[in-house]
Amino acid sequence: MSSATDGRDLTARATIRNAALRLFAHRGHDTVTVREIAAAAGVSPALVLHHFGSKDGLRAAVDAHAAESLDTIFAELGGEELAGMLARGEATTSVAESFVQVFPPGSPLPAYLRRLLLTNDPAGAALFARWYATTRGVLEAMVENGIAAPTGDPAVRAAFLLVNDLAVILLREQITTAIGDDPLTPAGLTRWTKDVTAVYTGGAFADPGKEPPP
Amino acid sequence: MSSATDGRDLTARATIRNAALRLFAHRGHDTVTVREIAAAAGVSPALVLHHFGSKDGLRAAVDAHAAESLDTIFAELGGEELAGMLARGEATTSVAESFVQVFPPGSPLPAYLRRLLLTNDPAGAALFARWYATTRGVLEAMVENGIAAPTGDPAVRAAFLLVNDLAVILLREQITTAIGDDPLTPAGLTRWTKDVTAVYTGGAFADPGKEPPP
DNA sequence: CCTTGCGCTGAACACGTGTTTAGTATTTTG
DNA sequence: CAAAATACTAAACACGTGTTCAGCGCAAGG
Repeated sequence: MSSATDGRDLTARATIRNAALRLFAHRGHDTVTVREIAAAAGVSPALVLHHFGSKDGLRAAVDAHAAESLDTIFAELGGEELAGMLARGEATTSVAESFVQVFPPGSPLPAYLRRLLLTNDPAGAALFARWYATTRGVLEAMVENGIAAPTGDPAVRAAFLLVNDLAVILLREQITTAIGDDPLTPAGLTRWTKDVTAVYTGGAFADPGKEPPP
Repeated sequence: MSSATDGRDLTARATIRNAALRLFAHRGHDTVTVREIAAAAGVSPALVLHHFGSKDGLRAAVDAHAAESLDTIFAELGGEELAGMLARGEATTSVAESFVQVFPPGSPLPAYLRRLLLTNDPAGAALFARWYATTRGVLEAMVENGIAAPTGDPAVRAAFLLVNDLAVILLREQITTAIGDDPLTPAGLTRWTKDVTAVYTGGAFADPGKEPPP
């Protein structure tokens, strides 16, 4: 019915859904009003309810649509081709890298992902659970291939790496003002990845039995 | 006027502020109503406005109070004693560790920090800016003392480490269901820290010129 | 004493919200 | 072509919201 990236689907229903996605992403579900969504979509407020039943129905539809789009990122990362890529050293990218490659610059999906993960609704929880399972699988494969170092606590390691990656999306704006580059643009991403890769491959601290920094 | 942990301050004004903090933290500023706050504090709705002028005034007061409490964590981490601790190898703890040590188990402050960082209001931005400056300073000192490895991009490295730490608070619930332990409890924290320290000191991946995992 | 100020309340007000209803174009269908 | 379903709208409704207002009880101070 609708592709992941939603090429040109100018039916009113899709227009409303897209407008709601953008508004929800940037301002939150509760502060956005049905009248605002209707105005942004160029339709009457009543039509919004006519198509989605209620505001909650619209929210559910937007959640489902966003989750579907976001899952395409992990679909290819967790696919069959992955093992081969790992073996060849082509390596999989991070979630942030996938975002830059897959979605256009002004896409509201990063911001919407933020909202999905923060408001602990089922949609966000399910998304995280799927991605976590994928991450664990990939890490296990990498350990078997000798690309990743084994660990005594694979659950924590997978969560740590996934969560670090998501932090780039969750704190995108703060990172941008801190380092002067948006990490979700090609320029900022390469700069970010360079230093992150250094830490992930060689570490950052001396081992004298002591801890990470503040 | 009020200590970080706010011992026993049973004036009605403080009671209202604490009730609002707890409700705001768990449900968001917009979904919580003045009448709910009043009920939770055991007062009339009108008294809330009498003390804080408006709901936005209350929100500002709660923001200021929370920021003050949260800053105590970084105050000691960035203090003068830090350099000595670093030299002695006692090392500073992470933000998550400080949370566990400083705040009681049921404290709403982690959840409120989440809200502060997500809604891009000035309060959250200022908080992040201060913490980022502290992190950069600490890292610089650690590099000078040979505890941390130097990097060509200190801005990115500091942001990376700070953001990873904050991710534990932002995604606390998802991490809890993923690994089966709340990382903001002593038990979960030690488990978390163990593997994280391993990555930060020795890395997790082979260096063949390739990237982090998904 | 009383009277001034303060903490505090119940009831009301103005307004924006999600939603409904009745009705009109427009397209689809038999 | 006629009829039924669908896309869509304007106007209104019921309700919850933040906020205001007039007044109560009570301690402080002259």
